[in-house]
Amino acid sequence: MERIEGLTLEQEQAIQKARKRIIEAIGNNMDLYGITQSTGHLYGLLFFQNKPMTLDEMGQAMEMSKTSMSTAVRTLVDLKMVNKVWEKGSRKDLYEVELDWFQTFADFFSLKWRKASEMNLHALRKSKSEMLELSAKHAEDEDFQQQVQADLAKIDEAIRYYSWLNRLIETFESGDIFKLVPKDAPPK
Amino acid sequence: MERIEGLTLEQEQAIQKARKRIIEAIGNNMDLYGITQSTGHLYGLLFFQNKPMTLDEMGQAMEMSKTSMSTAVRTLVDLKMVNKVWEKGSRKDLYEVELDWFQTFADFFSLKWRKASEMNLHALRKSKSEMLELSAKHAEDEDFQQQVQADLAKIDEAIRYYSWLNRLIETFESGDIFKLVPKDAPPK
DNA sequence: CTGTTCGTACAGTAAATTCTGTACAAAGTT
DNA sequence: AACTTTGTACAGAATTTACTGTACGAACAG
Repeated sequence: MERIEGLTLEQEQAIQKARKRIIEAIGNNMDLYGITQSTGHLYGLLFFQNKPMTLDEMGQAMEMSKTSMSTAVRTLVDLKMVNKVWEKGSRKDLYEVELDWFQTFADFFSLKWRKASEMNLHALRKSKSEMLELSAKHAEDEDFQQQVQADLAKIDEAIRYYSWLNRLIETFESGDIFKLVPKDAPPK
Repeated sequence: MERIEGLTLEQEQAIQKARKRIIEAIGNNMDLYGITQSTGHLYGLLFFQNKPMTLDEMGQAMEMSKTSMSTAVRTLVDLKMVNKVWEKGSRKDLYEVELDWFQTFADFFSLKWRKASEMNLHALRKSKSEMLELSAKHAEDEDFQQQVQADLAKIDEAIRYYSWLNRLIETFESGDIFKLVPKDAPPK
């Protein structure tokens, strides 16, 4: 933790205590995003920084090597949770959190869930066409047909699900989700 | 992989090939649900089983120890991806996948994301009230006020986000999400 | 009551992941 | 040009996680 300018030690500690609770809550739940606890912790730290941070500053604050900071911050940038920013005069790379968490959430789904969804759909479609071919080829064989039809039914339902998931993700990407579920709760 | 009854070896292998592609696609993307690849693979295996399976059968099919099957299947049951079923006469526990993937998706969010959301909201609210107290206590100190107000603004925005996330998850739990994003794409 | 059979707790091992320090390429400074 | 500074690739160490085999309690059978 860095000292904050112009505050007494007592004030400083009171703020840090309140921050720490949040940073740790964030760090603990970041596994949902598939990132490690320490990377989550770094995210929390950056969240309360009111100016962009360098790798050296992160290393000092986290008491970890610069190498670790480099890899951790890269995963956060890849997930679009953290942005690299430019500041004239500085040769060092600077990073700050993306403060729009709605956007962060949408980007995450767009990136990860979309990718998984596409891959599964691809496999499902390919296997479906193989099964259909098999079904035609052995049209007479009852035992075989029964087996293939059972598999096909499951595959079709899975395709239906992933198609839906794709449409859901699309609402995240387009921002339409906020028309369906508004950012602010309507007054009851 | 188990033999399927009443089919020739050729038929058997053709089906298994088509299944394998899907099972592996599923296993590879299951990290999104925070489960290991091997647990994901087990899920894929169960998906194509047309009858409930015992731990011993799983172990044989996956070429893994029964202990591993026990723990793997437990995580799947905890996530409600797999159900324990009863069959009269059998002393062994039997398991089969939940075939309704829409439900599986909803349950997962309900379980994991809801939990994270609640924990973060709790931390945020507690720290917010602490900060408000601090702000009142040091009302004169300008440097301090500036710092606290900056933190409070971030906290409020985070609370706004998590409140939204809770409402989104609620639509999953209630099934209202399918009114907003229908299971089947409307004909264009 | 004495056998079995079944599932899982637990401890130890194997494997994978995370973290560190060194080394070096790229870019900037003098 | 030579000399710094900065970020990251890479290899090894440290830590964590996944997997296995043994052991044992619970439930059932005879």
